[in-house]
Amino acid sequence: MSKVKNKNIAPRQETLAAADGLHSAAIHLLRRVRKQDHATGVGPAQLSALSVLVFAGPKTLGELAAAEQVKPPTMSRIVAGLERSLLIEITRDPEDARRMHIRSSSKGASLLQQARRRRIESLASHLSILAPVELATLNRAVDILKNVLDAWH
Amino acid sequence: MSKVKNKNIAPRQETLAAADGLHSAAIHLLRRVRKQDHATGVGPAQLSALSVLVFAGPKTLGELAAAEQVKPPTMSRIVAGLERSLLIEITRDPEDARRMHIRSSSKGASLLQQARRRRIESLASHLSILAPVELATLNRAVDILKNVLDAWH
DNA sequence: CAAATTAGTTAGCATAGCTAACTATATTCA
DNA sequence: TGAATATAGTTAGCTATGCTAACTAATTTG
Repeated sequence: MSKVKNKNIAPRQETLAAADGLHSAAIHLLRRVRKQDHATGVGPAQLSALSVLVFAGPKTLGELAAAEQVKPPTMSRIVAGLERSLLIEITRDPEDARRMHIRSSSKGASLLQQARRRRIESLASHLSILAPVELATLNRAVDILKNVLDAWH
Repeated sequence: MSKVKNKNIAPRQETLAAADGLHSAAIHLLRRVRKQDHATGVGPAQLSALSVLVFAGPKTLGELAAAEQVKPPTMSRIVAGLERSLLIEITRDPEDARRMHIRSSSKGASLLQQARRRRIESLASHLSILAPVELATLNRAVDILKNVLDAWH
């Protein structure tokens, strides 16, 4: 056990209230933008795994499974689906024949970029009702959240 | 067609950037708190439907399906699972024998409250590294997002 | 080189999503 | 009123996504 931070102390009421609001906003926000993904014809797990490959580069199956917080057999089937749709390319590691190197194909990259563009533009179109000062507040909040997420052990 | 809002105009660059940051923060935040749900032994769709029943009160199957943005056959099985676990109670509508009234059981309500508490406390414990002024910014951002979500057609 | 470890797959189960087709009840209207 | 239509849910059957247990194949270790 470490004596790090605040993992085990009861948070104050204000912090709980902020957590509550944040949690609820995140849920509803994602639920709405997620609808855009239907246009891809690709399931959520495959889309998410593909996004790791596109943004973080090639990975072995085990690394992908860890990144997606999923067990290897699950990732094995997700990868099989992506390969069937030609969205990824797989090569064997010449050093270690057990390992596979998985990377996005160009088809996969462009599909993912489109999916991402649809999500972001959908959200952005709804943010455009905001005053500049409100947008600035959101941006500050995002920076704060990035720090929180980075410190999340 | 309406000439409402900004649904179809290309958002400005700043708005797109804010949307991007928000989207990413929401994804990572929920991915982390979601891990707490494992302790419930109940699947995510069942947990989410139960939360509607607990926070918005009794619903018919069709209303629940609409609230969860899912088709009736899907909700039919989710409800069957919840009933099998005694987390909900179902009665027939005396006015219209086709309709069912679904409400959380007390077991369901307490399970949900515990799940929710775990999520919120997990998030709050990580927010507690923040200075009061940062927490205030987050709270303002949450209010702004609530307005955005309310205006989301 | 035999034993142990590691990477990934296969089999089999549960949940969660869908559409199509069904049952049962209510409503409409000729 | 009674036949046609509409509505609420269910059933069947498909796919995708999650798991564990048990397997194969390759590498590392003793």
